[in-house]
Parts: sequence; structure tokens; C-alpha cells
Amino acid sequence: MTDKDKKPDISNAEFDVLDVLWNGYPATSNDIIARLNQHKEWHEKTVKTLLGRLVKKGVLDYEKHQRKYLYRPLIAREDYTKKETETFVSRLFKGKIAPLVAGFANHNTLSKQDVEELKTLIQQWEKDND
Amino acid sequence: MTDKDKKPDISNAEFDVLDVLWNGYPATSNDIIARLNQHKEWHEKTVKTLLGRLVKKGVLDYEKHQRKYLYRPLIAREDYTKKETETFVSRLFKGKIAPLVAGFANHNTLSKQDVEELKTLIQQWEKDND
DNA sequence: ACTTTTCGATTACACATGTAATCTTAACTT
DNA sequence: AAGTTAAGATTACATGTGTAATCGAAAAGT
Repeated sequence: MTDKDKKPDISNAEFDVLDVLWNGYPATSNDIIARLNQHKEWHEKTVKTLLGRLVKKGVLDYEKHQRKYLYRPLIAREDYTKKETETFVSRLFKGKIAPLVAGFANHNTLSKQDVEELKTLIQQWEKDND
Repeated sequence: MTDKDKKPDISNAEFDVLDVLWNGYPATSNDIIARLNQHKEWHEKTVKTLLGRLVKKGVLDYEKHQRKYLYRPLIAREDYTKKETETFVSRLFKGKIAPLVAGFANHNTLSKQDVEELKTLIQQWEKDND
């Protein structure tokens, strides 16, 4: 793996931008700013800086439409999520999800619905891997 | 919550130091350095800088023993883990663990053993919350 | 055609982080 | 007691990050 292929390291603020873009793209910066500001209030300039940094990092791409840019993500949310999850679980839980879920279960953040979903998942897994 | 109580924000490198300390404390810096260097090779000075920063952040404490310090964590691994997990799951999975586990299941990183542990957890949860 | 607006690009700047080297000084040596 | 270590404290320094302000140019308005 050359240096160019190295993983981009998306910062927290950058992630928030990427997140809304994943929720609907391509999108102009104004569109992104508007959507972001439904939940936070970032200065327009701040968001544009973040967009620029994401482009430079190879996380986003854009195409010009007159003077506006239409941004789109270059990496899929699923891929990002997968990689981050692996990193997280390996750092904090030695790579095992059970302890993670166990922690969750202890700290109340687990609903009946969650448990049902987990059961379904497990059944599916068992059907696939018997 | 005053400014002083704000969460410390432990960096990646700092976490690695904290991690080995959790595995056995109190410990001197040399002890910590030796244990860290079983898996990586950090310069002694680097580790000491990190220890100092962790102390300044209120994550570690120490007591002097002659000219050496005996460091110990001020926060429990479980508490840290819980908080980080909440943050992580809420950012990447809208706070739901099921999708996280689902992602795991798709990317092969789920063993028979893991599934058994999850089943046990679920049974326990159901017993507690019927 | 000229002015104003509005893009993105460039620059700013303080604090965080990774990664040490140098400085001070208390504690061992002899 | 004087010299030599060796521990933490202080300083360093490039790069990343949060958070914008300013600049230059192209498009829109008149």
C-alpha cells in the first residue's frame, strides 16, 4: 500500500459533513450547509473549509455546474462504518462484540425492540452457518 | 457542569498508555514503557510526555516514591468504555446496537463462540426484563 | 459594460497530537 | 561531600483540527 492509498482519517467535524452528504447526494455546499444547520449552527465558511478538506483527502469529489460544485462521497457509508467499527471494537473490546453488547445491556440502553432484532440476527446467522 | 468537569478527551496515543496501565497498576513509568514496548517501540520520552499529559488531564494520578512516580488511573476502564461506546454507537448507528452487530455478522468477524455469548446475554436480558 | 454578489480558494490562528530533545534537580555512587 | 545518574518538567516542532475571515474571479443584476 503506497502512501497515497492510506486511509483518510476523517475528523469529527468532517464526519458530520460527510454524514449529511450520505443522506442525500450529490448536493451543493449550500444544500449541505442548510441540512447541517437543522441540527447545529456552523458558519458557512466553516462548512466550506470542511468540504475542501474532505475533497483534498479524497473522501469527496465534485463536479462543477456553473460556479457551484455538486459534491458526492467517494466512499460508501457502509465501508466507512465497517472499518471504524472494526477499529473501535478491536481497541476497546479485543475485537469481540459480545462484551460490547454486554456493556450496553448493563447500561440500560437496550430496548425490547433491540433485543428482538438481535435475536433475528442470530437466527439468521445460525441458518447461514449451521 | 463546570469547565473543569468536562470529559478529558483521551487521544489515541494516550489511550494506549492508559490501556497498559489499566492492565496493572500502580506502575512506574519504566514499567509502563516496558509493557508498551512489548508491542510497539515508543521512545521513552514519548511515553513520559503522554503520562504527563494524562496527569494534566486528570486521567491519571501518581504518588512519589523517592524519585519515581507510581501512576494509577483515575477513571475505570468500564466507565471509559461505556462512554466511548455510547458516543460511537450514537454517531455511527443512531444509537442502536443491532445494526452494529448486523454489520459485524456480514463481515465474517463473528464466531460461533461470539454467537453463543450473545445468546446467553439475550437470555439473561429477557430474564431480567420480562 | 459596470457593479454587485456569491462561489470556491487561500490564509489565519489557537489548541491538540505525535514524537521527541533538552533542562533541572533530587537521589544514588563513591 | 562531590560527582554522576536518572526521573520528571519544560521546551520543541511539524501536522491536524475547529473555526472562521479575506481574496479573487465568475456569474448575475441593472
